[in-house]
Amino acid sequence: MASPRRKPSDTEPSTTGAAKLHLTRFLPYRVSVLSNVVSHTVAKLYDKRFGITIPEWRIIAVLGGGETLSAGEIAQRTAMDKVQVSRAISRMLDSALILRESGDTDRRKALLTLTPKALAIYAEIVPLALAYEAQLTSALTEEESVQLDRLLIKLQAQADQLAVTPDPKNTP
Amino acid sequence: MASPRRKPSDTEPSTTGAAKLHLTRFLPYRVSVLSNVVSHTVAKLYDKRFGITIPEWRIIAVLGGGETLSAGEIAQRTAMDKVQVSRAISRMLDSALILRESGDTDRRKALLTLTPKALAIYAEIVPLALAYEAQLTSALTEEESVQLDRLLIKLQAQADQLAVTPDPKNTP
DNA sequence: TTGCAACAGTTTCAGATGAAACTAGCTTCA
DNA sequence: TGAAGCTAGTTTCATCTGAAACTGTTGCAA
Repeated sequence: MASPRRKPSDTEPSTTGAAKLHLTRFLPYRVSVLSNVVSHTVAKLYDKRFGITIPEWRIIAVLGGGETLSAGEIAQRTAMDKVQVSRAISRMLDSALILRESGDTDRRKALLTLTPKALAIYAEIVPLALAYEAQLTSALTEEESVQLDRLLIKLQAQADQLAVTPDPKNTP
Repeated sequence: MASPRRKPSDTEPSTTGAAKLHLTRFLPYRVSVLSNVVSHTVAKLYDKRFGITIPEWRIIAVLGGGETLSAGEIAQRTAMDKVQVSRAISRMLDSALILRESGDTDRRKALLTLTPKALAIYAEIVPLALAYEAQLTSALTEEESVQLDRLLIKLQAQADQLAVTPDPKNTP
C-alpha cells in the first residue's frame, strides 16, 4: 500500500535523509493552484461576455468610479507592472474603452479615463464579479469569511516582507 | 470596521448605479496578488540555487520519494497540464535530472524517475522550501494555521466546482 | 484481421510575459 | 543656461504559455 520502507531507524542518513514534502500540503503550491483556478474561471467570464482580459478588467475596476489616473497610478493600484499596464491601455485604446490625454503640468503623464462604453461594461461586470466572489465564499460561514480576510492580510504582508528580504540571516 | 457603505439609499442612481467594487477587497484579485508574490519569491529561490523552474521543482517534489510515475500521473499530481509537464521533462532530460524509459506493457507511457543528481537537489531544496513556508506562516498563530488549512480546502473545492459549472442557473 | 475511437505525449502556432533598453519630458545645480 | 540625472511610459527581445493539431500506441468491435 503506502510506505515501502517501514523502519525509519535509518542506518543510511543521506539517501533519503531529508524531510519529505507533500506538494498538496505545501502552502505556496496550494495558493498557486487556487489562484490558477480562480483566475482562469474569472478570465473566461470576462472574456466571454465582454471580450476583455484580466489586466483590462483591473484597469476598468480602478477607473470605474470615474476617476482619472496616470498609468503609473494604475500600475500601483492594480499590482501590475508598468509594461503590463501600458499594453493593456493600448489594447483598450484600440477598442475605445479608454481615453488618453497628456497632462498639462507634466506631459509625460497620460491622464486616463474610461469611455462610456467601458463604464457600461463596468456596470455590467461588477455584479457578475461580486456574484462569483459570493459563490466562492458561499461555502464559508460568516465567521470564516472574517478569518479569511484576516489571514490573507497577514499572509500578504509576510509574503511582501519575504520578497524583499529573502533570508534574514544573510542580511546582517 | 468592515462594511463601508451602510446606507444603500444613495441619491445618485445611474451615474455609478452599479455596485462599486474595490479591487483590494475582491477575493480573486487578492488571491492572485498573493500567489504572484509567493511564486515569484519561491521561483527565485529555486532558480538561484539550483537552476530549476517551478514546474521542474514540482516534478522533483512528486518524484522525490523515489517513485516512478508516467507524465500523465505527474500532471495530475502537480496540477500542471500535460504540455507544461512535457516541456519540463524535456528540460530535465537535458540537465540529467530525470530518467525516462518506455513502459513494457504500454509503450505510450513513459516511466519517469529522478536521477541521483535530482534526488540530491530534492534533499537540499526541501528544507529551504519548508523554511520559506514556515516564515510565511510565522505571522500566524497555531490556531490561525489550522483555520487557513481549512479555508484553503473549502475554497479550492468551491473554486473547482465553479470552474466546471460556471453558472448553475444556465445548466438545467 | 482491419478499421476506428481513445489515449499518451510532443510539436506548432499565435499570443502573453518580464527584463532591459529606449524615448521623451522634467528637475537640479553648477 | 545646460549637462547630468530622474521619471513616465513604450518598445524590443527572448522566453513562456495554452489551445489545437499532430504522432505514435492501444483497445475495441465488426
